[in-house]
Amino acid sequence: MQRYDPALIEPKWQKVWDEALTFKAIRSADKPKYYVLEMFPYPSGRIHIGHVRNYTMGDVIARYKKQNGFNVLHPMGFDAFGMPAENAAMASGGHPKDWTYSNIDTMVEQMKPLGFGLDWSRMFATCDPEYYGQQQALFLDMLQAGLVYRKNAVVNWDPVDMTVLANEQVENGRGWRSGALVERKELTQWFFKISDFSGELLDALDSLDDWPAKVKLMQANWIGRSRGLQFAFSTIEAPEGFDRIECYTTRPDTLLGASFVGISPDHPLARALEEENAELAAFNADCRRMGTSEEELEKAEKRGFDTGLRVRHPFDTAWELPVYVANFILMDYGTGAIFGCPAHDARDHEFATKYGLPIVATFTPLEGEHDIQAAPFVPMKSEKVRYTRLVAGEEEQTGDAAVEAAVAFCEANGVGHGVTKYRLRDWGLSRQRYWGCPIPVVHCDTCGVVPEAKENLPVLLPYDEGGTPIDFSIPGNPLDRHPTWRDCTCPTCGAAARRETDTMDTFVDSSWYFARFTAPDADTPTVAEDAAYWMNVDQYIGGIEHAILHLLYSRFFARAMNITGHLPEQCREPFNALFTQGMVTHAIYKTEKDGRPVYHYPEEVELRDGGAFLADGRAVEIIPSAKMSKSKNNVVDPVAIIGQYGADTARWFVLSDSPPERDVEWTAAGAEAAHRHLARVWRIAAEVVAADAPASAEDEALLREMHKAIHDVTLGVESFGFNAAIAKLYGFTNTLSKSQAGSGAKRQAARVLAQLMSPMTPHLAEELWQMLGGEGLIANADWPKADPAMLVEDTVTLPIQVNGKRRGELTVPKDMAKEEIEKLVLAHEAVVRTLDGAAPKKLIVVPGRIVNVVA
RNA sequence: GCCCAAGUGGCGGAAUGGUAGACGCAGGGGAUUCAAAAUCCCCCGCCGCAAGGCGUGCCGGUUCGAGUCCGGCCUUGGGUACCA
Repeated sequence: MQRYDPALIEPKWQKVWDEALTFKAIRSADKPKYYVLEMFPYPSGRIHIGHVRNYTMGDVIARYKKQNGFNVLHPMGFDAFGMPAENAAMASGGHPKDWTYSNIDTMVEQMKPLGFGLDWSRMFATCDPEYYGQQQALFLDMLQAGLVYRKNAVVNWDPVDMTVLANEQVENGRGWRSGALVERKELTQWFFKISDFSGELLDALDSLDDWPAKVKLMQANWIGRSRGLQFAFSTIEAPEGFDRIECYTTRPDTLLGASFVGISPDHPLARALEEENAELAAFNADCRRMGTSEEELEKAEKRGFDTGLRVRHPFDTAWELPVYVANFILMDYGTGAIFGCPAHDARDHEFATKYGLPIVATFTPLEGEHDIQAAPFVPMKSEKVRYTRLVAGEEEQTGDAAVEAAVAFCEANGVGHGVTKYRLRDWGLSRQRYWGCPIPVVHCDTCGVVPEAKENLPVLLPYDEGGTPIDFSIPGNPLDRHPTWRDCTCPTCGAAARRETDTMDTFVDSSWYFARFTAPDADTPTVAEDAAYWMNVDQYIGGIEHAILHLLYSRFFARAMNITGHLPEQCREPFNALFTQGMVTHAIYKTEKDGRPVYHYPEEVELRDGGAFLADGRAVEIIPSAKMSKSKNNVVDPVAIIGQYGADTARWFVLSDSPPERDVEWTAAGAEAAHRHLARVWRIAAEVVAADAPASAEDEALLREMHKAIHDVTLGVESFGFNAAIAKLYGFTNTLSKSQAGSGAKRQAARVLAQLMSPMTPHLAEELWQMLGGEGLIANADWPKADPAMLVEDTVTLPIQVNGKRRGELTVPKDMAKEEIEKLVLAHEAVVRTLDGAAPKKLIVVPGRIVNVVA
């Protein structure tokens, strides 16, 4: 008998699929379409086992849908612009373009042996001029539609390298290469008006029924709609033009607990005051040295500076409050000014305690005491409290009610007005970097900022500088210092002009690639017929790390593309269903030498007696389930795995051991077991083919199990329960292996087993299908249907609980009357023993499920 | 700091509010074999001789019944707007 040999069968079937154009997506009106997309990879150099898991999940769905009669689109591409390519060029010479395309070639070569049912003819990389040129066209249309504008914004500036740094390139306030203290620098930059869509992007989340609730919640919090009061404090003897300080607050009901006013170091008033106050200027300068990330700002120690300026309370002009500049107040949220109510806000409480400001409660708990000096009292807004310093409304009311009453009261008394604000800020897309899509505008001395003419697109990235390749060892933006690239003529007046040297944020590239896949070669961004047929993405799959930015930006882009005529109305929400998968992790093997950690490759470690040991017998510490990292030597290379076990084993294992939304730990033993199982299925199929047993009484039992397997596996695949589907397949394999049924029934069962496995292990399945006499390719065969009549059981086993603890069980006909069951239960030995003659307090019979006797 | 998740045997995990531990790994026992590999069969949460008791990160609550729902913590992971 032949052995299961993936090295032989996998290339064979890949060639067959390829030549038959099995997975080529062709528009066809007579079939329903299904668009499956996994978030495309960054071309980092080699594929990662995490990619294998991600694309295997998509492939299972794609193959399953194809077998269910859908016309499937399942494409692949590369998110190819971005910093790592420039970093590589800086670190080891070479050119970002060469590095990127060489990585793409390698990764495609590594992906193909995995046997994914992809339409490779649609592949593109976002750094292809054919792609980014269309992106520039989109940008121009958005500019014309009023969805893009310029304003000033701050960046991390490295004063030594004279370069803009990404947040991740700032380490403890210093540039990662130069070590210089990072400064904030204000630059004029391009922005997308995503904030125009705040309300719509928030409200439309409700329509996304097949998105994970957690992702919708994260997006909702990120957009952050709040209802509050915008009002002003009048100042006392402030500099010219600062008679009022505009404030926004979500807690106007606590205005009578106001203790101070805080303004951002970037607030115009703070800037005006620092002209006359060197100490304040120094404080502000210090604040501005902080990084630009929200995390850093929030984690920094809360510091304030008393400006000496005072304001009047809006309800009582005799009540004066001090004005502080505070480092935790953001200029770009609200008005850049707040009032502090230490009694009911943790941060304000900390601030007031630090600077000796009064802490005055405006409400107390309905029951019990609260020492407001010791800790702030911050109940849920939905909770009722008792107001002791009431602005408006009932004395006892919820925070929500009090806020509404306070807004109404303030409006009636001319103190500000109620407003709805969003936390979501406009999307800054300018990057002062080379390896990105050039922003297609021209700066002309007479005409100002002018869009490039569409016929001049794409604005190509220059490869060299007057014949010599660009030198990436010099920090800064090569486009900016290029001798000739910036020189152009103004599309409006024809005079000499300069190109914009900023490129686009790489999130722009990934915000519409899914639409481009529907017509990847078109000389417009999209083609109406193709977009109308293939869009939306029916199932999108990717990591939870993209829950907010990528997905929100894509939702915005779909709207922008609809407005600019590149997508139909029904594509404003481009992803019908979303699934977020977990990572593949691997144990780290660690020893120590001279107090420093030493990480060992799995090959160097022997696992025995529940521990891990080196060849010289030394024990190794095992850190389980760690994120794979080159520096920890715990990366699993898919190429090696395929070489050792074949693609089907890798695909089977990454799906089998954990639910797809959770992390899965790669273990050599698990992969070994997966491989053993596939070999076993092969053996069983071969035995079934060779056998010649007559029909038997066992046939029906086997076929019943077969229909149950069809039912359970179908449900598993439909609901992303791949691990559960695989557990059922293990069970069904065991049943088939032990069954004494006749050869006819066994052959039928084995064919169904091959079909149920085919989305996960497509090569093995094709081979078994052929062995068992299946017609055509299993990839094209119809998915089996479970016969409902074969799923019905006629008896049911009920567990008997006494006081909620299991004490026995009872097998009864499925439709036995409740009264009959009660009689049997009360006669049950365990129940009689416990009740000891007493009558039960309660008897709960849940038909078909359980019985509980309350003694 | 803030937002969102996750936490169940030695390990990965299963379980519409209804028998906690499916399935797999590791481990133990047996069959087969001259022997081994491969394969096949059985056992396998903890304590206890047993009866039984205890068990889903911790503390409390709702319920006839909680891994599942509610409140409060702890730990780990993701995001935090220039990593992708």
